[in-house]
Amino acid sequence: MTELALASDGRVIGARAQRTRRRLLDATAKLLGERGALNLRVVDITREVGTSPATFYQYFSDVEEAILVLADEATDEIVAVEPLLERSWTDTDGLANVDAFVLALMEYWEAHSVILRVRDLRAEEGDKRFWAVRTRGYAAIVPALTTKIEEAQAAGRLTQEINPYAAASAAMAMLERLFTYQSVFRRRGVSKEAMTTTLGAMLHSTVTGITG
Amino acid sequence: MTELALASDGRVIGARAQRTRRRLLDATAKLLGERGALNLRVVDITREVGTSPATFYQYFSDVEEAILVLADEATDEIVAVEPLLERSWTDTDGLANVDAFVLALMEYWEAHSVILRVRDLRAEEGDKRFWAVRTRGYAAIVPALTTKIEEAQAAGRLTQEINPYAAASAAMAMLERLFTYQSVFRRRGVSKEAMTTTLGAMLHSTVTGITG
DNA sequence: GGCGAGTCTGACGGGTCGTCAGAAACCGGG
DNA sequence: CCCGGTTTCTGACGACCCGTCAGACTCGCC
Repeated sequence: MTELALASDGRVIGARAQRTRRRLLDATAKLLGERGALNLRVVDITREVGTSPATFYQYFSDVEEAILVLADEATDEIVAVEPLLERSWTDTDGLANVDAFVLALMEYWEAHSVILRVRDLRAEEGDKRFWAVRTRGYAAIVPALTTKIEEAQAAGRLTQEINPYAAASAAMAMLERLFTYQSVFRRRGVSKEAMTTTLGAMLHSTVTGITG
Repeated sequence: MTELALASDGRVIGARAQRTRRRLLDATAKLLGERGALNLRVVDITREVGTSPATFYQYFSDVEEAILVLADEATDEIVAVEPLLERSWTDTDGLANVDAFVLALMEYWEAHSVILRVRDLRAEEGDKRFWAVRTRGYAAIVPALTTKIEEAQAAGRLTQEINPYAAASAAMAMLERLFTYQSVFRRRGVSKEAMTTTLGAMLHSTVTGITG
């Protein structure tokens, strides 16, 4: 999905330019973590890289576009989590499989939280580009969860009142959101394992309708 | 919690100044919705109000501080949702009571989404002031949910594997997050009622351990 | 070494930031 | 109703950032 990068004017760029662009992106990600999205200026980024603002504008129309590229890259990596959804959640290994999925997603989120936060803010503020990127990320997860919920309904384990797609999105949203709270939980004595187990148990019963 | 407003230099301000400050806050909220948090400048706000930037700086040190005040005000209003948590979720009206709670929270979120989004972003980025504001908002909801979960565990309806506080936070996070997706759900044919019912059913079984 | 395509940047007009000092609006007392 | 003091507002300013050129620089290739 991340295509060969072009300059702002659309021309194909060579190896040196690719490196410069990459350094600008890395600096953007770094400063995003340090200063936050609201206090990030082009000069900060170029100073970090040791180049001039004019160079930045050769590759991105503004800071937001650089963040969009980073969001797109981060979204690419969610495919690593996808295979974990192919395992059964209803057989004897069901709970363990859910836990593995939760853990993988948690680690994915940890690695990219700085960028995913901004991606989601801009998506919710109505920016179509960020919205599309996020949708692509969810498309790797939500359909598989939706199927699992539909199966549970067909088997009579889950109430028909639940809309499978809404419930799958809800579960995904819950996970995503919770990952951002880890520091709070840790402070309140909830370990990472306890967290995985709790989320896994909730997700398992929500999706499969199996209790106990 | 929202105290008598002061000017930036700490002096107590009169009625006229209060009005000016309020108009600045309202304009900030309006433009936050129109342009988003990343593209909001002091001049925009003062132009909207028909005043000068110097006036803005008399009441707020920067745009972020104005947003913080708005976030604090929005948080105040969550107390309206609190009473709905005092009703029982386990008796015959249980599901209806959950639905009422979900609906109230949904409407609260709708009314303040623009500001709450930024509040949460800044909180997650590590800004202590925004973090404190959000914590105060959650303190109106999470403890009551935690208690309900503990009761369900004591009654043997919920697995002990779940950490009540983590699960309560998870439920809250799920709701909060889902509200932002309403436009998507609507587009995919999920009505507001279906959404309330789905979330209510999920919340009900997660918190009380009652299935069916 | 010279050439050309590709890449970078100095410099600039235009705009915003944040801060004064002083102008304007307000208000209570006479 | 006018005056004087207090509160509130703002014009103006230096500093800085934005976004854009034209031209300078770099590098690989002949």
